[in-house]
Amino acid sequence: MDNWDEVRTAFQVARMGTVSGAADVLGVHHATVIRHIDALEGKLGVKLFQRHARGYTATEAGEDLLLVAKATDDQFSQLEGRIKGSGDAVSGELVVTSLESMARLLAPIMTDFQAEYPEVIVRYLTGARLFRLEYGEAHVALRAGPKPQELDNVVQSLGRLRLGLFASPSYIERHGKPSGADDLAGHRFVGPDETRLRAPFLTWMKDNLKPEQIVFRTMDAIATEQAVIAGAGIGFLPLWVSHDHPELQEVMPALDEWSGELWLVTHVDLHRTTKVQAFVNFLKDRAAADWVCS
Amino acid sequence: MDNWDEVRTAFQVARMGTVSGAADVLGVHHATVIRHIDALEGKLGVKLFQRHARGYTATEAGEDLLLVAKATDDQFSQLEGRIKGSGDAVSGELVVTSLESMARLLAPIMTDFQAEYPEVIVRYLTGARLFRLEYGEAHVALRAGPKPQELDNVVQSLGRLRLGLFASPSYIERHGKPSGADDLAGHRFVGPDETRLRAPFLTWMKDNLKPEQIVFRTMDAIATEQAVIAGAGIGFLPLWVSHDHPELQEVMPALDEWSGELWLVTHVDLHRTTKVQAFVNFLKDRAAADWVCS
DNA sequence: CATCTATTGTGAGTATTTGCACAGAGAGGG
DNA sequence: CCCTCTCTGTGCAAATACTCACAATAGATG
Repeated sequence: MDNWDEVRTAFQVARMGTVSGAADVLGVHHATVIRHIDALEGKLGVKLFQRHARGYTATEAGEDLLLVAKATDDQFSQLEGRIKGSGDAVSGELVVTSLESMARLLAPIMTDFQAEYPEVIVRYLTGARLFRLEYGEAHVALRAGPKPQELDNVVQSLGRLRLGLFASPSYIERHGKPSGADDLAGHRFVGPDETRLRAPFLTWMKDNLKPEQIVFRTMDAIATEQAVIAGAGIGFLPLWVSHDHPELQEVMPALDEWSGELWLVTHVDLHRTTKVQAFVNFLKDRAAADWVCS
Repeated sequence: MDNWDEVRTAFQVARMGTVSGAADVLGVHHATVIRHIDALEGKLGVKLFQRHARGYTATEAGEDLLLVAKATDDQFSQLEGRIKGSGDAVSGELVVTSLESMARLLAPIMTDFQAEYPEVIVRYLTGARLFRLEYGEAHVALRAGPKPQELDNVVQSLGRLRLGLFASPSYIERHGKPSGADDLAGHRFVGPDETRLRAPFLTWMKDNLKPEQIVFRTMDAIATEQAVIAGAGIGFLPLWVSHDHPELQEVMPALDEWSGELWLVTHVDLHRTTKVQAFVNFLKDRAAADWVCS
């Protein structure tokens, strides 16, 4: 039973009762149908049909095959309907991944997206390791830094993530507010724990600050934010935190060199699907409205 | 979804996770697998797999297909087992047809056959019209007269059905017993109702008897037998009736020209099956033992 | 009873599919 | 860090399967 097409042919012959009728339905020549039946019977070692001039009638084995193949035909038809429909429907899972630091940006957007497309179940993957689109781990990824070069990925720019240097009123009260880029010596900073990262603002930190100035070190974006709010030091935060925490003060005008490009990445095999396109467009609209300007 | 082989290929790819692995299982080249997947995705308009250097991972649509195709694979395997097994098993229905007059011969044989193969359900078709093997109405037919010439039928001789002229004691008591072939005038006979039949003993009756001598006419073999037993007249009965009714007397030695050839007919498509062969052999053994000699 | 139509069955030519060889790309190991 | 191994992807040649044409048979029909 290693050739499902022959089963399908036999099914149509059993259903129609004639080779010619089956050939019409299948859209092939009747000689092809005869050869399929002969091959299948040869492999099974059992006659499936009795031949006579008025057509083929199924034997017991043929009747058995008819029942099984009819069920298969139904199931394949339903499958085809589901698959073709699902291609245009925005439903099922939508898996998004990004660096942990993006959670504050993405969570509200994904919430709104789910509200607009109630059929969708949104999963947001974030963690230590990079989830890979190539393995189907996620449909959409948000990446920062240099433009991703993976071959099978569709990469589009989402704009720049603008950062500013913020300090809390409690910090300014104790240490004062720097007057400008030249007045940072002696100030305390909140920064990342690792120096291997290549984000643009980190380069600036290494160039303009002494290592001992970074008194609070963490990899966690939320922890950074909380540390700045608590007054542990001056820290880089996205410009839009002033929406949630208007008490924070920008200690100096944001420099362009601090901002990093944001990339919206999808796998080429999924990029064309309606579901992914719906999310991508939704995300781009919101990004343009919320991030880039403010 | 008009190519079940492509579905089967996609199923193996989803199961194995790699094109190469699926190609090994299917016994085809991996390029063929790739082309099948591409064709199927093209027809469905949806990506079933995400391609990467380490293999293929199924999308949601691919997962759906995997489930359906796995069920199909299971069902086909079971079907194959049933069909291949049923080819060698003596089970299911065995349909036998013959002229009504054979019922007395065949019924005990079929009963014994069923006892030896309890898995078999024996159906015995008999009636006015001829049941045709070509249409699958019966597996085995018993025919009398000239050798059947149907193209698709396997015909083998089962020997001659020997008939004798019998009379009951009550008839002999009233009308006497003919002394021989020359002493039949004035005797009463039990015979067939129709004259169109071509059985050899009918020809003899037409040649040697006046029509008015046939006083009891019936097409039914049982009725003929009962009429002879009741003394309605002299009648042609198979020689073996003396087993069941030893009181009947043969009024004259049986002539060879009375006997007709018996043919055992099977359809060529079913002749090779174990079930049919089992019955054919069983029938030939019993025929040799019961009919030909006695 | 002759004819007509619908069906199966088979041989030959053609077209599509398949197999092979090689290239490219990651992943893992020493 | 390089090397190797596996897996995917593609152009080209061969094999297989398909289509076409014709023959034959058996009902159907007038």
